[in-house]
Amino acid sequence: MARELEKNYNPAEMEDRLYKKWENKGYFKAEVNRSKEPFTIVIPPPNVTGQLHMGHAFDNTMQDILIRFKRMQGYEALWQPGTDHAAIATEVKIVEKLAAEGLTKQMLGREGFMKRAWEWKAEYGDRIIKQLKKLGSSCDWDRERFTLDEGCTRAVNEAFVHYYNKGYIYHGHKLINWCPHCKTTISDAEVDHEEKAGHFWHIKYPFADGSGYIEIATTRPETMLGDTAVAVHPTDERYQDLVGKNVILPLVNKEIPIIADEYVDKEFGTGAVKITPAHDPNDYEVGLRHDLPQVNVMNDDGSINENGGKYQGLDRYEARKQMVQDLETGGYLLAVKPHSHNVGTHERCGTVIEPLLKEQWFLRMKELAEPAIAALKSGELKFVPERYGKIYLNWLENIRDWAISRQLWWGHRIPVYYCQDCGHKNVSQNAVTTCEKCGSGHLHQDEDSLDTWFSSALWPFETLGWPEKTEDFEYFFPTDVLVTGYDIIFFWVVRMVFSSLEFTGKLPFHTVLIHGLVRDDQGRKMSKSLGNGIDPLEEIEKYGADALRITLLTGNAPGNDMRYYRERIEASRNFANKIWNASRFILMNMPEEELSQEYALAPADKWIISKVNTLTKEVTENLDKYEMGIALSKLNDFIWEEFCDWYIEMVKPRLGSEDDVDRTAALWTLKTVLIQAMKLLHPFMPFITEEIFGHLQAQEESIMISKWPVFKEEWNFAAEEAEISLIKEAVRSIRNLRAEMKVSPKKKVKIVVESEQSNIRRTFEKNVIFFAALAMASEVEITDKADAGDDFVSLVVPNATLYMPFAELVDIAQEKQRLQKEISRLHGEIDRIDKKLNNPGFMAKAPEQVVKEERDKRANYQTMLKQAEDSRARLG
RNA sequence: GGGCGCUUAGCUCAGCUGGGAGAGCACCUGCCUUACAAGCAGGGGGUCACAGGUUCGAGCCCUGUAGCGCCCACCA
Repeated sequence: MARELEKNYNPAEMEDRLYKKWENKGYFKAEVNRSKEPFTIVIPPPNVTGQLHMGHAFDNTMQDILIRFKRMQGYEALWQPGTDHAAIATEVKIVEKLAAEGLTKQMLGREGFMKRAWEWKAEYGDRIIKQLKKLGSSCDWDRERFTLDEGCTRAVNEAFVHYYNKGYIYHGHKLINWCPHCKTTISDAEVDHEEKAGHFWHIKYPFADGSGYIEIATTRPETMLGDTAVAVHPTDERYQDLVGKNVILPLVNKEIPIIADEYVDKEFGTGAVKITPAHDPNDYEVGLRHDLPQVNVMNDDGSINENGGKYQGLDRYEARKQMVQDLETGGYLLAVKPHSHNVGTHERCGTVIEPLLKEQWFLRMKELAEPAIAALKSGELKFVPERYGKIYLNWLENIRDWAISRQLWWGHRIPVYYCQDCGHKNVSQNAVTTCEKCGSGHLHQDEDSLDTWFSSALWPFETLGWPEKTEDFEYFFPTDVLVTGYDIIFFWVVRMVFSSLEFTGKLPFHTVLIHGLVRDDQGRKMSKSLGNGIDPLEEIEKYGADALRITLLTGNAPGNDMRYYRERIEASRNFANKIWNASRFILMNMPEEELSQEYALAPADKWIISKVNTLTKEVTENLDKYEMGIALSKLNDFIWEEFCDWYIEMVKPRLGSEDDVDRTAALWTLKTVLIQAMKLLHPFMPFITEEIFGHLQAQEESIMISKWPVFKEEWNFAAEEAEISLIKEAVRSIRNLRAEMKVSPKKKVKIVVESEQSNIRRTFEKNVIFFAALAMASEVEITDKADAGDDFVSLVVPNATLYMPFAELVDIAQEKQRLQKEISRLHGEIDRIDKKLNNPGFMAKAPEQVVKEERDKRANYQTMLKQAEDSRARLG
């Protein structure tokens, strides 16, 4: 049965082979199974034309861990995969590609463009899926969806019509965020605010009656072409008399009024503000209050339009330059002061956003936000870590209507059909050919498409069949956990929640597990422009997916950012290598035939069994609480330290033993503990654990569908744990002493164990084989009264003294000194504890358990002190 | 202007509901002990940012301060 493992740990070959096996066997598949509890995660759909980056690797590793854990626990675990059409991101790429061929969108027309876009999708669409597979992701790939597929389109139309009929979706002429580069509207969430150094231009606006002027200050002089008023604060004494007067707008030579509005800050600038309702959100509001005209001075590409007079055709920044110059020549420019201010940029392309007045579709948010807020407040929806719930709440409580239409083609076209005869808006899931109002056949569908997040918002339920009431939907929905980064709470999490509550009446998931960003070794965000991104696929190639996965989970508190650098993944790879070699060693010793069930476990066997039992309980609890990093570090400590460095070393002398029973017990324990540890580790490191599992046993065909271990009462060996911990301490003390005395590792020495207590002597007797080996003893004598001469060193462990003859190596005076040091150390410990125990406050208020622990410690130190003093006395 | 996070060993970071500080890497010493030098054994190194407070007891709880970082927000 025991096939040998290859000498070297070689993840690349192994991982591809195993992944193929899992796929072929259909282990990733999930189906409606009423005899099982479902556990569902939907993948945050990556951009269909994107490439796997560290953020994906992190996010998907966490999901895979949860899915594999639950699958092994017996849940019908569905990890629903798919990709996002990522409207603007993809369209920008396609436009770029066309540009390289000398083509534009317009040249191809909508239909031609879409054809090219779908070709592009077909070419790159499965790249990221392949990359997710490299990572080990156990998604049910047969269920792969795409936000622009037929079902999702159906869902999107359904949602649109529903909102429209409810009056939540409206068509409005409002000020929106416009990207002059992408030439589309974007939502508030897509605008990044950057602090930028700029200027404050102080400009003279002369009164129409020639009696003087008012000084205004602006950061955007070019917008003055669209000024329709100057505003001052109603209580500002400086300007009170001026309200109602008119000023002449310089360069434009237009009369505009001075108005009073609370919005103006008297302290800021000159206290007088030019009002441009068509190009500033605040001014827009002021304009509405005062019924001011809205003069749009800009084209869609950010150049000045026909309302800009002589500046028409100039780009906005070119116009600014020109105008400032003209203002100066005209004597209107009073001052230019440096001023840094917040500038909105498009998160996709970095272009400075231009607020513009446009006819757009909006989704009214107030009513939708309310139940989403309530869900968090009631505790029905949970964020892990909890603090991210605040971000969610803050966004929802200050939410504004969502601009959902985009001037893009790659996306869901808005299902509104305008009647060319009566103007009626026909809104329907299906193409409309006859106007429902006038019966006309002249209809034209809205040219715009929907924000990509409109479809993503439906993702958890549209992928399961909604709006159909499918069996999948009934069974797998609501999903359980959503795993995503904190940077995407507004865009996605919030919108999924309110959409789901609106359409299904249920939360889409009960828990949102939030993680941080993966940064570079200097803590910088990985980005294309910096060129500091690390390609996860290269890392997988070099170190293995298992190593990459655990690197992303090690030593990182939930929700915090982490740094990624080579030394970290090397440490992970080393852990994999350690597991590999330990397993190889165990397999080398495994007999061909089945192990007999007749075994009498040694204390060391019971100790490690008891340890792995506790580990099982803890890892399960940690995973239940989404504490993957903690679970992993416990697994690491157990496997590397307890199992490899201690247990395997303890057991080595027994593997060559003539005693069949004893050898078999050791082999059985090695195998049993290793299998159990591999199962617990499997969600984290799916490949290596599968490979080893396959070699260790033949009954089950895969670890990933094996049963998750549970804590067993009968595997609880408290006495053996105490016993072995004493021996370990003795071994450590001896090694320590030998190192201190610079005794060569090759030099074996006789050790005398002296204890007055028979149970302590028995403990050493039972474990003498490995004790001798680990302590590098040539011989071990166990006695109640040692008959040692002058030529020895001694050391104390609780309730026992260990002697080693080292006459030829050790200076007696030095040894006396060492013992003296030990004695004063023990005195110090006892004093410290006495201080506590003599503190009436401590005795009165500390819990009984804590007091007892302190007492026990004191007793231990006390006996060790006595032993040390005895040893010291013997040296004279 | 609000909100949040961070400050712990040379570096990067853990530290659960308060009971005398840990890991990885780096460093020092000794080992190729037939699973593993991607390893083994041993070791050095910390006033847990600062100042108060609560408590028998504070890295952990409270208040304040400083530095760094992030998010949100319309100050022209």
